[in-house]
Amino acid sequence: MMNRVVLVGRLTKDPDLRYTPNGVAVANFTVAVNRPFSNQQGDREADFINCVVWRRAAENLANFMKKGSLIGVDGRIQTRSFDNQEGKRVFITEVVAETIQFLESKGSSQGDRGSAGFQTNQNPSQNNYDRRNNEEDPFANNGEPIDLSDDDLPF
Amino acid sequence: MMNRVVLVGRLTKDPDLRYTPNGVAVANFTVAVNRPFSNQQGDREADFINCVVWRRAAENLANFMKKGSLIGVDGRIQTRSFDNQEGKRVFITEVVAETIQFLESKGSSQGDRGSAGFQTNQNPSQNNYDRRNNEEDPFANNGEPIDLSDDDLPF
Amino acid sequence: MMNRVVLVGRLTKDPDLRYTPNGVAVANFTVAVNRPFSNQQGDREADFINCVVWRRAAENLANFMKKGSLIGVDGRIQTRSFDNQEGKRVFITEVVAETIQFLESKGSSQGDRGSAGFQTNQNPSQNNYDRRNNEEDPFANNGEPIDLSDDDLPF
Amino acid sequence: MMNRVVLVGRLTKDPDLRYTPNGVAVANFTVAVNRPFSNQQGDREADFINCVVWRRAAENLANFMKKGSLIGVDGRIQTRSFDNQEGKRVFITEVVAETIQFLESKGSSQGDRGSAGFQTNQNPSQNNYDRRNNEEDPFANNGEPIDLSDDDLPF
DNA sequence: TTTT
DNA sequence: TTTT
Repeated sequence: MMNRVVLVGRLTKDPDLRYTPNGVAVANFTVAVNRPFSNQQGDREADFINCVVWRRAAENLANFMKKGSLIGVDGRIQTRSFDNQEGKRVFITEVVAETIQFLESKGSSQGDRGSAGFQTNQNPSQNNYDRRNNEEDPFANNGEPIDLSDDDLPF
Repeated sequence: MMNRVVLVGRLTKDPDLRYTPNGVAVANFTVAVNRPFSNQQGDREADFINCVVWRRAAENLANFMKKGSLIGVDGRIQTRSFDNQEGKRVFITEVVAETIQFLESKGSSQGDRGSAGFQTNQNPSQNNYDRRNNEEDPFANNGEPIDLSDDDLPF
Repeated sequence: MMNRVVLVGRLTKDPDLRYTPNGVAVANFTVAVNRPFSNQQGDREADFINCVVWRRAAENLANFMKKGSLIGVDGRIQTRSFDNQEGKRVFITEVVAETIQFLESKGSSQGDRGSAGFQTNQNPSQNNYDRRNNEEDPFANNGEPIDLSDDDLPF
Repeated sequence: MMNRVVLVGRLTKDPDLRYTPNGVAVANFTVAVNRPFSNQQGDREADFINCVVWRRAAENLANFMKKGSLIGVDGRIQTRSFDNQEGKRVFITEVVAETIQFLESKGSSQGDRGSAGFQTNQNPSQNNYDRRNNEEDPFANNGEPIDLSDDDLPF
């Protein structure tokens, strides 16, 4: 069994950061990925892909990226369902981001500092992706890729 | 902009092959991908990922694979929407398969022939993935990967 | 920065399992991936991709898979260099497997039990991919995907 | 059999554009991808991944990107060997780019125009990725993703 | 609505 | 409900 997704696209709106009752950060966001081909009418379309990310990566995303920001997402597809208010079962397909790369902050003050490449990971502190202390400002490092750490996953 | 998906999992049911009014084959199918980790209750769950494939690859899938078959999918995420019978807008997220790999036919007579690896592509005849004649029986070749050809894409 | 590789192919030989001076298991192996197209002479060729995997996943690979086994690899490309015996710098490009999926054991007794899908991870016990006890026999579970746990990464 | 690579990183030097005796364009380039974790000495390292791209995508890359440019690569791993001048067999592992995304041109005049997202494909004119006329200037379109077309693949 |  |  394998399940791998890689996206590069723009946030359609500011990330929506929330906290679970246990205090775990989770951010929902949508990535617009323009299609590389045109449709029959000659128009370029886009796919609007719903994503979710947990913990510190969620907080980093909300803190540093916003509507229009260019990001890379490495993760997996998740499906789930719930019963909506009308009692109807709703099925959701979304991408769970394991790693998010900040490629361009687009229009923020960070952008002026030439940000291209700030990476944040769901739980690097205890995996193979990070041994350093957390770094809170992705642009303190000249805009190049950095891993932020997190503790654990909320499931 | 980048949009890439790779899945390996099992068909939850036989592929659903249809034809557009223009006679273009399209198959819908769902891939169950078991998650590599357990949930809090200690159960392994799965993601049920809806996919679509066009043309000859659609026909190949329907002809050779069935419920329970193990396949690999290389493609991209597509989102679309339509208004349902109640006039409500419904949003769909699915994987458009560009290449499908037949990894195990599971319980069919083909399976007995040791199938592991038969690859089919949406439109290989005019791309870089195939210069050979079409090959209709994936198991005539000892179960190892074969590319089937197709003409063009239906969009 | 992003770096993601997904492969499905066969082991060209039995995995080569070794231990570092610190006792960390590491396995080197090569995956043959048949190309989906033919060359100008009409022959199908393959790519022979060198891979490395660490710790328990290395031991699992060596214990359960062998020459000819079909596996899936999810990882990243790594480059490194060293000075060979003639004092010449040699550059290596290889895939570091983060997750290995056992898709078919090919001719072993396991294979008879219909193995299709046993997944092993470099260090799942402390990441998001496993909360269960280790499971040593991938075929005790009917041949379907299992995560094995490991402690930490050796770098 | 599956073989998929996705990279985001920077060109280590200007792309090396050449032509085969048959006049087919081919560009070699190396992508530096910073690792998301530090080594035991606390240093961030990078992987330097050799890539090749054919035809118009090769020309586009050479025309618009240069040392330091941030690009995305979607392709596959290829291995090949040849006998060097000392008669020794040399093995090469490289990435064949199928699609290249221009993410940032870094220091060129294009960069000033805020380029983030110009995509070029090996042979889109006859595949599913492009039905439009070729577009030679990726920045005529405001820096957003465009597909350029090519004729056919050189193998 | 789900596979093994 | 969508980005540039």
